[in-house]
Amino acid sequence: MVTTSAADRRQQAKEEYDAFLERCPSRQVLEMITNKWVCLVVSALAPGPSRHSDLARTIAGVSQKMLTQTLRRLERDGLVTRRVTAQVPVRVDYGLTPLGHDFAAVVGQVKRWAEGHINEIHDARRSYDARG
Amino acid sequence: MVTTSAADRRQQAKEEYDAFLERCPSRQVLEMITNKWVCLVVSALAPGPSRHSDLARTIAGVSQKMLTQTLRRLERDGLVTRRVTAQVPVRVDYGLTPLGHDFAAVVGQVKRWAEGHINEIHDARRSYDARG
DNA sequence: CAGCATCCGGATGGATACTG
DNA sequence: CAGTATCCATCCGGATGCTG
Repeated sequence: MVTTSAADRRQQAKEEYDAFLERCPSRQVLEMITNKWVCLVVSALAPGPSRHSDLARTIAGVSQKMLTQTLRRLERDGLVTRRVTAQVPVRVDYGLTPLGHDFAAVVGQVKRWAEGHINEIHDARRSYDARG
Repeated sequence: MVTTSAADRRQQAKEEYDAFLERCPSRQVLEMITNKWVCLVVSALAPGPSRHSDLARTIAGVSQKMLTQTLRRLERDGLVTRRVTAQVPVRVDYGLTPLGHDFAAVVGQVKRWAEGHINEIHDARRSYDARG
């Protein structure tokens, strides 16, 4: 096999693509914003700090697993603070860092846009589905 | 089995949750923004209309399947227009509707935030990983 | 060129049980 | 209460081949 197969070229293209993604600055943040739970957790924390169980209740539908996973991730990225109070049942409070509040503002803008245009989208869907 | 099992209750809770999601206005838009390809396609179309193959090249890494799927979805939601020109190889042009441009602006804000804060996030990650 | 159908591997995420 | 570990169903998305 001397020839470079199409598969090889595709593989190479993929690697270049991945490498490009690694380098691309906005890539990691795209990963953040394109995550349902990240958006919801940040929104839930925007008004003020909250405990693990509070969050679980506020964000109805989130599993305990995903909540913890998301909080860890946000903590690592410097958007969320985690404060442990040593008590008999341990108490853990989560809050937003300044950077986190900044991000919450962005998410809030998306949310506001959503609420302002959801009707147009619904109309578009209905007429699209009506036509087939 | 007269008793309502835990599984039943869980199932019911899930349905209520789903119903809640259905009703929630910002829910569908959250689905939109939390989609990588939606964001990228809208961004790619922001400067002006583009053909299918052009998009495929611009958004390096997108598969043909996901590109078509995403375009259909956006068309249905009234963010994208699809204009077919009858030629020998058919020509199809995609563009943003006013609503689509509006959405592109929101995505652009996210993008700008990303570029402005990616360094802070990287720093946070490094110090987090250093500590363990 | 634009698009559809199919197959399939891997990631996502929910359920459950157990620890401190 | 907060968190970890495990199992497992589902779905996303890529690869491929075919149509007009």
